[in-house]
Amino acid sequence: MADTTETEPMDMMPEPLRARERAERIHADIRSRICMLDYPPGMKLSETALAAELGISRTPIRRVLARLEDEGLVTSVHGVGTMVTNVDYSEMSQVYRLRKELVLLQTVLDPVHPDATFLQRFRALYARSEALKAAPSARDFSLLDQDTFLTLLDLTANAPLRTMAERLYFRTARIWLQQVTGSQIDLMQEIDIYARELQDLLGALELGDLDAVGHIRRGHISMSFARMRV
Amino acid sequence: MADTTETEPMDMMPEPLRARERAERIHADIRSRICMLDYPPGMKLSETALAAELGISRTPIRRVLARLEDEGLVTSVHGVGTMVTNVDYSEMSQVYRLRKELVLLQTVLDPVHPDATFLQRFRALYARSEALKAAPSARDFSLLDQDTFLTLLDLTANAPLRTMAERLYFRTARIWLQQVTGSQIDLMQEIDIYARELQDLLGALELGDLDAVGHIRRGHISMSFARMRV
DNA sequence: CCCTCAACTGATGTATACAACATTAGGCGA
DNA sequence: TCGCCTAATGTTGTATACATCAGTTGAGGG
Repeated sequence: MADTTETEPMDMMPEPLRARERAERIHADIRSRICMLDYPPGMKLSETALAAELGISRTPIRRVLARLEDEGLVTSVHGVGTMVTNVDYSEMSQVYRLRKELVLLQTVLDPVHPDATFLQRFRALYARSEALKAAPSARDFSLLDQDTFLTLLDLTANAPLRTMAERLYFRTARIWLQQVTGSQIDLMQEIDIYARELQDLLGALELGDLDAVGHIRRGHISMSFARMRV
Repeated sequence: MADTTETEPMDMMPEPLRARERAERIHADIRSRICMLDYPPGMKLSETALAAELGISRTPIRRVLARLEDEGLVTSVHGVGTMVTNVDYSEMSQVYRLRKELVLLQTVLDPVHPDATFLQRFRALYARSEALKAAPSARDFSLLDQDTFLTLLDLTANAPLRTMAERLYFRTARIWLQQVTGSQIDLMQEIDIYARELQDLLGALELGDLDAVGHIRRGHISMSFARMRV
């Protein structure tokens, strides 16, 4: 006994999924860069370059890119390359119509009523939206919207619904940023509207009225898409 | 000119996606075998064995298995193997609840009104259900249900909704077959009910009443899950 | 007889060389 | 000068050897 082996003593949850966790991080990282337009539509994502950047081989990269292709964020063509997909209006319109319906289901199917911790988290999000008024930033706005979405996702315990809502969100996350950088919508106005929306949601959450939360979000999603000129 | 090269003359759509098409077929094939219980829950799917069986290497097999894992049909563990997932009741319950809602959306979001060709296809499905009464077969029943689902999927043009509905369907396609092979539900009774359901749907389709189609299907899905004793 | 441990086996995960493919630049001839 | 053909280049897709990991089995010692 008393060996000097490097293994953990016992049941320490020694992360038996190192590889998988790494793949998950890479996936979320590339997805974030695409949604933040660091990788703009049409950009070629070279497997070799990504592998070199991350210090690994092409094999795990290819797995991540295949998943991103399944999610509709990139498209690979043999002999040509892997390119970030363009945002097609009619396609985005379909996704938005579906998201409007799914957001209602998120407060109907296996709803999780918000506790004090949740309300605390949401108030922090609202504070960030108010802070954005003083220091407007399209990028910070997008990050706030992403965090808000992920937070509100905890209101449902329906696993497949969570998965699908998340996929659809990241499918459309780019277009708002694309619009505001093209000056087709006004950043300050969007921030003001967003802060008010979070205030609305906070009121409904404090009342524990999840049905109201769903319908308020539905309206926000609908108007957000309507404000875009595509 | 008049070269004897093997290339097609021009714009003949020379299938530039041979590899992709093959992967698609393999994916649908393995998925079918899992849903038909040819690969029962818990069975180990060896990458090496599958590769040898198909006469290719592990690489494209791994891509297919990764997608199947993302769809929740298999699960891979490093050093152990790739196993067909079990059907968990609470999980299936969540999927069924979501499917009940999505089936309504399928006739509301971007509905496609059935034409004569569609009605013809659906009448053929109904004929198959009547034929099953004379020659009951759980496997043929499952195949009919699968074809019916895919046919009715054409009633919506919303691409992301189609994708998600399909994923959820194949997620739950196994449990009926599992129940009927375990004699926990009566095959003849199920066939009778199914034939009547198709008749109901045919009536609504002939009237062009898509709203009725959605609600009829919702009821059928709900009752189908209720009849199961899990 | 039982417990321990170490080697063995077979599985998935990774790295790398090669094949298939599409694009592009440049040379060659009409 | 124009057009076509060819070679070169860079990409994704595939095959394969190797690394890593988990379960198993069996020998050895108490």
